[in-house]
Amino acid sequence: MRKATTTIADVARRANVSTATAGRVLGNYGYASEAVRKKVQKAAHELGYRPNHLARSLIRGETRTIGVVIGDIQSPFYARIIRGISDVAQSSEIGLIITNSDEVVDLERKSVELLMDKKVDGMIVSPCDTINAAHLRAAHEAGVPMVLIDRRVRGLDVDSISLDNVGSARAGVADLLRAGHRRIALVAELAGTGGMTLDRIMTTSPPGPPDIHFHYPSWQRLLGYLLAHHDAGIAPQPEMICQVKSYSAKVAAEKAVKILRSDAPPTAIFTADGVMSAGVMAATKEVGARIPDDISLLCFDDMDWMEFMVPGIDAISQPRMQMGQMAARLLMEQISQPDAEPRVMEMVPRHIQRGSIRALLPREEGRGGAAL
Amino acid sequence: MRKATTTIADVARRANVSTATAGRVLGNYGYASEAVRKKVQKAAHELGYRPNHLARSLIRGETRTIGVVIGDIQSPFYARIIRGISDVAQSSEIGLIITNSDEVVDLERKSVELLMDKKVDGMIVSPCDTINAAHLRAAHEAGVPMVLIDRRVRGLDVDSISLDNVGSARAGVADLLRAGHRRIALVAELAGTGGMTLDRIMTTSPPGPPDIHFHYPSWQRLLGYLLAHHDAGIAPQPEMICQVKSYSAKVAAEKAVKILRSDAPPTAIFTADGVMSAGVMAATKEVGARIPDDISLLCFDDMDWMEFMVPGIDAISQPRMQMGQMAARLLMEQISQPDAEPRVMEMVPRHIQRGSIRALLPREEGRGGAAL
DNA sequence: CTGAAAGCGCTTACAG
DNA sequence: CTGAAAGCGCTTACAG
Repeated sequence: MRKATTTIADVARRANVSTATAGRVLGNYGYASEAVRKKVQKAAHELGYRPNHLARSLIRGETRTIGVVIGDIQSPFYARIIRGISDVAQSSEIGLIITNSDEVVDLERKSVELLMDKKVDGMIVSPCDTINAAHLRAAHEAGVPMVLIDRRVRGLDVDSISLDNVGSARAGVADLLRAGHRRIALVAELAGTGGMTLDRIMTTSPPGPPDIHFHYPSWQRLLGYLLAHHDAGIAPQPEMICQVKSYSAKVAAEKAVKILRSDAPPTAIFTADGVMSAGVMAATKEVGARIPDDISLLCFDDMDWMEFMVPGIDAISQPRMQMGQMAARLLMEQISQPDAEPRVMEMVPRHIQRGSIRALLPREEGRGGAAL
Repeated sequence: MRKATTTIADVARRANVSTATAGRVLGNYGYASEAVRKKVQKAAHELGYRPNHLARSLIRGETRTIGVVIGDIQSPFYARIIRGISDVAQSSEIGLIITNSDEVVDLERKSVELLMDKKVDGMIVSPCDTINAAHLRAAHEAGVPMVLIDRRVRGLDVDSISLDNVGSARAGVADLLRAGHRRIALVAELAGTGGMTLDRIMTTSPPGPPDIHFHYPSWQRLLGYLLAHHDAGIAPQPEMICQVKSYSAKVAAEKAVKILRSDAPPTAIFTADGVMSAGVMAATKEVGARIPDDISLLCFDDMDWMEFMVPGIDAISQPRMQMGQMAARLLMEQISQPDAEPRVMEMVPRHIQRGSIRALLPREEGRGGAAL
């Protein structure tokens, strides 16, 4: 049974002042003489007074709570983002409500509604659909401060923080090309949502489709891959692109095994995220290809754990926690300045060289196909 | 700018009824004739009325929000627990506020205060100290429903859900002994908090120290290790116990390398958690010991990722998501029945046999030391 | 600097 | 079944 709480009225009575005065010193607003202040604080302390933030929020119209909608807190990607957000929130004594959408629009909608019911001061959303987002638009139009993270939404002009996927994939693949690789496989999800297709992206001359920023990160990373080839004056080979179509390490492994065992196997593989990387790792094991001796591997992921097992993997490391922190800061600024211009930010991942990208030319013969 | 919200008064005016009546139909409490109900609902719909849960909470004394205090959301262990909690919460349209304590009592205290300020209906806590927990006791005495997860607190008699660490470690190590292993290393954190020491646990005859359930899981798993030896009538060798003392894969690796290179190396290693496992994996790699040919490995962890690299590792898999779900259910029951007896629950982990535990006797010579 | 009064948006007895 | 009034625990003008 919850014990009866002591209210401002109780404190006021004991201190022989009005509730208004007690409220002013306890809530730290308005004037109060030092003497009265002392008296009230003493009474409050004696009664163990704790302010009721619910009542305060009802009046002030702010809850000092923010909400987050992400795909799945279990994924290390989101877990770190959340940690970054949480750090900023906790240091400002702001509550953080989290919800999972499982990348399903309907659940995302319900999450947004829950957060609006809770009257959060703002929300950070990793939208699961870049088009089908009427609920996000509605929330924005209702005046709820909002920051998009990792992905953007067409026509939703709010603060956003994502990764420079195109640029960093481009730079990473350029490194592979510079090392002499000419058959570089790309293993990526490249799901068919949002109207993007392999065909469309491959036939759009640089700098690629103008709406690329409203598509999933894996498409952006594919574009970087293509641009790197274009920059080097090398025609990309369509058969090197493994479109996994689902976010599954198992399917990725199957696709990778297939290409590794083909007549013209790749000498390097670029994986677009951690799940694809796990699949490719399993595939290299299955076909008996050693990294980096038989095949170079560049992963768009931190590879935190794989590092233990295969020290030589190159990685494009995503500053996930920092993205979360930045998202939280953008949101808090937006809350205090609701009418500022929306800011579109991209963070640049860090390319971690661990020795997997090796100069290829002198021993082209011995690599790739030969080992399999 | 947040748009003006429409209130019950607005709806009542448009429907030509009193606010009390409008409230009754909109809040779904009390009587209302079908005709009035229709009228009010129509008006509410036309005005886009959304109830203000803040006001409702203030009166009803419930927020339909629960809070969680964990060590670090980034750790896969906690991330899955949170996911389990979140699933139960979201399906009941209950908000979930999460906070990280980083296993520091002071941060845990601040987290608990934040949650109490938010007037959560209850909280799930993974306490970072089994003794120093006055803030938890205070919250409990103030009547806040509480469920402890993973660890318990001395003298705090509330619902708890943890793992049967002693029993499952005992069973796992028994399997190793049964396979013929006699030099089984244990790599565990075994930090010196709470007054438990190696000395104390080794000199307490079975079933071990009576307060073992109020110590960290790694101590409980050590006890299981010792009991398995006792059950088999085999004296455990103190030099086989690697007390890492910090939650660090790096230090674990150092300790493991040392014992693997000793004169009498182990033929099997039992690791007490995922971090220790990662360290041990790195160590086996460093000394060139193959798993399971040179050394058997049993990890108290899911080994989700290592499975990709080393298929043969045996694991004691913790039902983390289920623990989270169970914690949430316990909490919700406790909220609706505040005066029920506290329940102490233990979940039994699943032993996943992947072929690492091999019968040892026929080729004892070739194992362990020989390979190093 | 202090207090009486009104109000945030709901819900809850209490009459009718 | 419906409405007028009071109240949840605060904060906010407005007088004094």
